[in-house]
Amino acid sequence: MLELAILGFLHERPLHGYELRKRVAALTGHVRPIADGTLYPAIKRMETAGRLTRETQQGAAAAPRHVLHLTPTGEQELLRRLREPDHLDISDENRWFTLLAFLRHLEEPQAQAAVLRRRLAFLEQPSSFFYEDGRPIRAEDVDDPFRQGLLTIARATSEAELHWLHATLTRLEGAPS
Amino acid sequence: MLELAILGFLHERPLHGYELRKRVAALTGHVRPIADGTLYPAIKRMETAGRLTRETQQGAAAAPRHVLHLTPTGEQELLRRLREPDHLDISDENRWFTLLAFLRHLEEPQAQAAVLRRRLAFLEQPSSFFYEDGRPIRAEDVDDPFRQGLLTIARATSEAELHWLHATLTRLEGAPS
DNA sequence: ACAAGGTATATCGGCTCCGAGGTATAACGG
DNA sequence: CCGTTATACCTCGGAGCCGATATACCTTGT
Repeated sequence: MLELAILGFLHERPLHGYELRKRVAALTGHVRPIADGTLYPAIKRMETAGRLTRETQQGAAAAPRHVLHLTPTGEQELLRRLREPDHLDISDENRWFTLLAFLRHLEEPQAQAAVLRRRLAFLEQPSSFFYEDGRPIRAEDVDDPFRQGLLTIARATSEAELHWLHATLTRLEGAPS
Repeated sequence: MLELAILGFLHERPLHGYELRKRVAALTGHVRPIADGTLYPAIKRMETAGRLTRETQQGAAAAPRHVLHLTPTGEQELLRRLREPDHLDISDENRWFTLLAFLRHLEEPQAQAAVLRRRLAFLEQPSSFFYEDGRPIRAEDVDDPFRQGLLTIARATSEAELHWLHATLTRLEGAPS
């Protein structure tokens, strides 16, 4: 999840760690920013794997910056992850939304649509959260008000996403070429 | 997060591991069920910590069941976690929704309302996801259609939850006693 | 003159969780 | 009679992340 974000941001332009941390934090919104103890090991990991190279820059800044560049291997890895999300990426909201944030890097509309179709298929399968014995659970029948809230909120989210997915798929697939 | 769910379910009635796994899976809906390699170590951990006791039961079942009972310490731990959620519990969607699912175990409406107030305060702080330079980001101004979708979906979720929070707080606080 | 806060990188121990594998028995359909 | 599915528990290695801690320089306000 973090690695995808790093690959995605570096695909836009080379960045140093500190800047990367700020962008990842902005991406996840109000959720707590990622810890240094998460980011720097991730950078090192990806550098070792040959997806990144670093260029040390003695600039005006307080400490020397290590500007990170995506290697061709790194770019391939980004595209692969976007193109072939696994079950985890699709089913975990955090991972999915991160993926969505960088889906534009997959340039062919058909490849984008294929990913959205997979998410759609996932969302459309009846889950034990919304259904019981094949019939949708009615909020009025849930006696615990907190679980009722849970159901209401989850339904609103799900519907918003389904609506957007259908609209976007129509646009992507409607105008091929 | 898993521990809270275990404490919550066992507060309702004693259960064995396998049954617990099914309930946790149902709680998280269509999201993949938790792995055995997560559940059983968690049980052992909580047993060692004195929050659970196990009663081995030679029943009709294929394998002997270890029925888990919540200890008084375990119950206190559950109530403490519900009453005093930390920043992580409030800001991480998964943790928050799990907490909400068991909030009814906190019996005083005022204590429930206090927790909802904290979530409300968290949701109401302007985040970099929805705002830029103090003004709300308009979906039409976002050029990437996928980020646009992200914004739309996140707004719908946020609004659904805020609406529910306000309604529920009015009910909980409006009728004290 | 000095404190506070932002810039910038890094390591360490610890925790939770996952995936893969292992062990058994019982029930049911072909 | 046998394979599959369900029940039921468990261990191991590893990934990923967090919180705390450390270092050190620069800018801005008081």
